[in-house]
Amino acid sequence: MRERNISDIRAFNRFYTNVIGLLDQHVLNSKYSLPEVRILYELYHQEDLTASDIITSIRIDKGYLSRIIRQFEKKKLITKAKSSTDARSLHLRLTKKGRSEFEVLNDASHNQIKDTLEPLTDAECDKLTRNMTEIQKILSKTQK
Amino acid sequence: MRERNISDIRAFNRFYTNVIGLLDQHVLNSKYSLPEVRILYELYHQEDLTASDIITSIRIDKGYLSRIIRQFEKKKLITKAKSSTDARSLHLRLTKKGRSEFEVLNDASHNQIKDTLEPLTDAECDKLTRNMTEIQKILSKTQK
DNA sequence: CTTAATTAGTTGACATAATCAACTAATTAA
DNA sequence: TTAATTAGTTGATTATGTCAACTAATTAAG
Repeated sequence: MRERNISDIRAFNRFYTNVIGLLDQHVLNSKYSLPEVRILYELYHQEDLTASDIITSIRIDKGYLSRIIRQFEKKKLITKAKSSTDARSLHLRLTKKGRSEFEVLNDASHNQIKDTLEPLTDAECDKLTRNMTEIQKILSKTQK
Repeated sequence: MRERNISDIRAFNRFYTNVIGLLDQHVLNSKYSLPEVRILYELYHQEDLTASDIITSIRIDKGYLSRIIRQFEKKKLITKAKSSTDARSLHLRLTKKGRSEFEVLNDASHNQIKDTLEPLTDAECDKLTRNMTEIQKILSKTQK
């Protein structure tokens, strides 16, 4: 009963864990950690998040996050501002420096994928991404 | 040029990093770490590996691996045997206990995927796994 | 309204995971 | 036969992540 599907999925998971591990290498060689980059990512794509918002979107301990935020502030990558509606929460925004730091990392990731696709034909690239969006669509049905 | 493909792939990577993170939860709640389970996996599927073989197949520091192996030995999960052809290398084998410990983890992973698939139709499951094997086929051409 | 419960974020103390370099011993290459 | 390489170990250290206790602000319950 779906045994074959299950083992195929598990094989894919092992395979893709490795793909992601390789792609993460360049981040690990940068001056930011993976969680740090994910946080910068969140702030880049949605200004004005609170620490709680970030906890909701990525799996991270609030104490750990708090320290990363403090570091970011010290490095002038973000600014904190007390919310006017809820004095407990802090609204976080990337500074100009923060945005540009993220963009460097982002461009590197982008180019890394571009290089990876280089040996493929356009048709293969399209097929690849269709498969990916299809997987997302299907798996989204499994967790609401 | 391929910008759309690249951003779709990156979106998939973020999505799937999260999927894998959720699936890894049960391992993190077990008494073994992710690298430990990967090592058990390797030994389960190919008896008689050396530490070097494992380093070749998974990305792990040899010192780190050496300590994990020592722990495994202490817990009677594996046995070490000096190679007759190369006295530097150690042939590693799971004990009966090692195999059964791995099987518990393995069954849990299996059932976790099974549960995940539960809300899907058979057709969706098949489509999902076809997409996955397709991705592996295409990415293998990019030489990793 | 007042008290209890909850939530946002901080901090200290730890635990776990991972890296690095120096080292021994065995093997292979020059 | 010496030099270089390889397998594995060990000590020291850093990076990463967890947990619980705590303050202050807000919301819910009676």
